[in-house]
Amino acid sequence: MAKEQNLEIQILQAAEELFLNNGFAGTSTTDIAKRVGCNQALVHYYFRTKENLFLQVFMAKLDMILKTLQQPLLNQDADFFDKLRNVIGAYYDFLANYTRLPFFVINEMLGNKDRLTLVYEHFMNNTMRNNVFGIIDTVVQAEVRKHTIRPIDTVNFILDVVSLTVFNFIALPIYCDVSGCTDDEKQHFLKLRKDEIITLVINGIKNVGN
Amino acid sequence: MAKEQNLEIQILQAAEELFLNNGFAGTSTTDIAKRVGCNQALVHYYFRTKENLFLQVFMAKLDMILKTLQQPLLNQDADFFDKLRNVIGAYYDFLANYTRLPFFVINEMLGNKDRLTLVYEHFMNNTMRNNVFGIIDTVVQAEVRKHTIRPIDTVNFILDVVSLTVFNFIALPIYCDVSGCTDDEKQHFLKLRKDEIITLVINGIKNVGN
DNA sequence: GGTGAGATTTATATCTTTATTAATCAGCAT
DNA sequence: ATGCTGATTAATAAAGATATAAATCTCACC
Repeated sequence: MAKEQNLEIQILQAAEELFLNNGFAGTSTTDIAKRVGCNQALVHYYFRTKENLFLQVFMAKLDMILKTLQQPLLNQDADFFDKLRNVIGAYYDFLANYTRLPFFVINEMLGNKDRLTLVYEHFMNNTMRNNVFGIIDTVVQAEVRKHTIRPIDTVNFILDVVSLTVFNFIALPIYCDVSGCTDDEKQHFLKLRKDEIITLVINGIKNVGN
Repeated sequence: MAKEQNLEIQILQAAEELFLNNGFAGTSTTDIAKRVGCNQALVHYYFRTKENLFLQVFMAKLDMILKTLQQPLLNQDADFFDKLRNVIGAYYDFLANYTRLPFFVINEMLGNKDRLTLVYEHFMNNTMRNNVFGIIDTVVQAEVRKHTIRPIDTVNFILDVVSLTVFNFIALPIYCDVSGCTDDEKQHFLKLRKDEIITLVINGIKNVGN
């Protein structure tokens, strides 16, 4: 009604917020319209189906994740441990701004083969084109050969980092909801974890016999 | 119909399977009945509401998790690192038999304050009664004082272990679905990760200056 | 064999959701 | 003013979901 702002965009934003918080099944186009303050039919007018709308939100978020992962990795010639610190830090800071994102992505991929396939192809196009895995592998195994870090499979290495980083943001909202913690406490928690994760990974892969 | 087995139990089992795979919102009482092969009204006859049925499944699973976490922790007087190895191993093996459980629990707690509160109280009754956190705290900080491990906050320590262990089983089904891996490969993956996680944690908290 | 209790099904009311269609509205071009 | 176009709403069809009530079935027990 009031031309406050393009309703198509408002719908997209409302959808993003609701989908992120309540998932696909837990969000109805009626909810979305209600939040925007427009008619429910308008949601379908712009996006035709709920799945369309969802995919638009979903893929956009996925892109953000991938871009953030790659960026600090590609253009760096710092020492290995510094690079590691930077990558973990960058990824961590990104997720801190999108607390519910990791969970959302995982949630909506599980139990939906079609979406999973979509994501997988997207991911492969992205990482393969830039050869992200190859880069990590090269760097990591070089360090292994230099004996600065213990022998470790690159897949394991990546999973270690991702597990620690991502899981944090799955646990965080639960912790916050339960303890009703303030924004300050939340920030404190995040900072605490960030440093610990970096320390744990670096100590955990360093070659003790070095 | 055929008195193959108590239908109430069959319904509970079917509900468990469907809820675990598709979540609360993604499962209908009709689905559950269909899987059992009985009438949809029977589901309500036994459990009255879908939420009731869900909570029964949910709390039972939660109990399993808590019990498994506490058991190897309480009665052990091995050396700290061995104990750690055992606890991680036990938890890990348990989760390997309930691959979708961690995700399910997290999924259904987020965005549902009531359930979250329920779980929180349950958890507190359980851990507080047995003072699980206190035990871990005592043990960990004793090691810190002995300088066998670096100074580390107990909360951080627990989160490290839980992150690495749990996230693995969130990633596993995705990995399997995508790569269509065989059961053997799945087992291989699990074994690979188990050893790595234990190594990473132990190296990661060991006092290097020791 | 009849009866009563619990198990199971049929039928249905009510609600919600997605999606479509037709109607209305607003503004711009002529 | 008229009419056109895109934006928006009203109305509603169709499908699916939860839940309940009543009917039927089963079978142990007398």
